[in-house]
Amino acid sequence: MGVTKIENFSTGQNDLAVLAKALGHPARIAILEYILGVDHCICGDLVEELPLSQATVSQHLKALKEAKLIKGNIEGTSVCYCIDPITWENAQKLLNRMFDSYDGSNCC
Amino acid sequence: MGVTKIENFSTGQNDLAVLAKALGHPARIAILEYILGVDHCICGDLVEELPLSQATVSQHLKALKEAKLIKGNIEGTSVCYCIDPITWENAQKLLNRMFDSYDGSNCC
DNA sequence: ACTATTAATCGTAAAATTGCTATAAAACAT
DNA sequence: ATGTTTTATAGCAATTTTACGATTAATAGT
Repeated sequence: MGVTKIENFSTGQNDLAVLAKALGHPARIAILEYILGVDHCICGDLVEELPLSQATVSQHLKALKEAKLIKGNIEGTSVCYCIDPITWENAQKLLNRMFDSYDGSNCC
Repeated sequence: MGVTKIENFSTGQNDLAVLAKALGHPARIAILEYILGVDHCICGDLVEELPLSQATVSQHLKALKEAKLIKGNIEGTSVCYCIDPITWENAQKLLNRMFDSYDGSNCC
């Protein structure tokens, strides 16, 4: 199939999965790390920085935008990208809620 | 292509991406949440719990095992699955390192 | 030995992802 | 108006993912 049965899982589970999936590619991690370092940048900066074509970078930016981890402001001919504070904080909260719920127990 | 050019990214970026990718499916989030709730369980418990076939659950367990987020101990005919404490802690650390590096700056 | 239970794997199909080149769209500069 | 810059999108091919039924492998019980 290749199709995820999202309707069979809870909103919380799907929300977390969507966020994690957006983080699940080294290029997108690299994009986020770059933005975190410079606060905001345009697509062209990332094309210079990354070993990927302009189209591919744009595609990864779209994926991060769809997960709302970043947002983009149009600035003349270019687009200024930055972290989306709301989702960023929420993602960290959701992830930590899951990670913190581990009580250290081990296998049988 | 469909093939990720992992060789062009840093080990840290790839490590984070691998972990996030493993978390990037609601079924795998559901599996982890279930294990977190009951401490440890066998594959059959998950097959009952989840709206997926045994083969598919086994496949998701394999993905989580490959990312080392969980580990499995053979217990007679069944396999006892639980969280892998080492990777679990490391994943949280890596993720928080990234999330915490955000200084609240906004777009241009 | 035979039978059940449990989980992993094989084989398959549909769909999604990754990456590229080429092209379009939109705003700016001249 | 024309050309330039910048980003998005369309179109394509290779690969990976998701999901399932069927089968295999391994252990336990009788």
